[in-house]
Amino acid sequence: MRELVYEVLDKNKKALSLYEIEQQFENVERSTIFRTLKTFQDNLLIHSVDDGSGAVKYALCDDDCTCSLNDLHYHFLCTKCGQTHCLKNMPIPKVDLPQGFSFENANFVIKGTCPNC
Amino acid sequence: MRELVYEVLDKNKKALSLYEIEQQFENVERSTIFRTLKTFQDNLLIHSVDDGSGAVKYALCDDDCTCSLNDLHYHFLCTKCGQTHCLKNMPIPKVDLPQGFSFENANFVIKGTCPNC
DNA sequence: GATAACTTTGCAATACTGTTGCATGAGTTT
DNA sequence: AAACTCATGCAACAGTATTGCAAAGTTATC
Repeated sequence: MRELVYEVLDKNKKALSLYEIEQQFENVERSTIFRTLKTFQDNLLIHSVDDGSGAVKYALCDDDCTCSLNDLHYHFLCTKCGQTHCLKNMPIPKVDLPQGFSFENANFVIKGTCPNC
Repeated sequence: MRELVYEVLDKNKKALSLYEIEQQFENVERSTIFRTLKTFQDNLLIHSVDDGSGAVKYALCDDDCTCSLNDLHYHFLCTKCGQTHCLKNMPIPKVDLPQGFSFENANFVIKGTCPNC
């Protein structure tokens, strides 16, 4: 199962929701995939994005991705087709937070239309 | 109802979820507040943030806010208290998207701990 | 002022995503 | 083969968002 889910994420070059992954199989339980994804996340194989579409999406990490400060990149949600792309070569800029705020993590989602649409 | 909901949003200087707003009233239906917020949004009085906490949060717009390109600011989600702050004096930097992508909107959420925590 | 037309509210029901308990089953180890 | 570990499927549940509908409230019109 892990190999199959990994394949799906690898083939598609974008972030997929639990439901979208489920669609690519014939008879696999949501919960099974859910737990597989959770395992992947615990082991830093994938990262999740909440792009505001209502469903969290998952995408493979790069080899050097630590899913923390080092590999924060923009995500792009196409408002037409609903696909979410990882803009991996676009690291997010450093943010100067006001006094008292400490930075742990960030989620930068840009919405618009993608090249396909 | 609209005046009351507006007041709540105005008093609190942060983004509130539907549930949090509901808590500030004695006997008001979720759906009523929901529709009130929707009306506000349609008329660009408020903007919504999906900070990844599971619930969308709402905050008043500034007078000159058009809720589109002009007033995009960072939002800060405190991972300890769960409060979401609008960093209104921090406009988001311009993003150079790859060829083919068009910019419509953006949602930049930073997570960490806030000054109160 | 009475009636009609329209709007808002509350209730109930529903959709959707995410999540967990539990029993079964598959595969591994001893 | 028995004991063990782990993954799977089913079913149930939780939380948020959303809508249909009828009742209550408001505004307009005569």
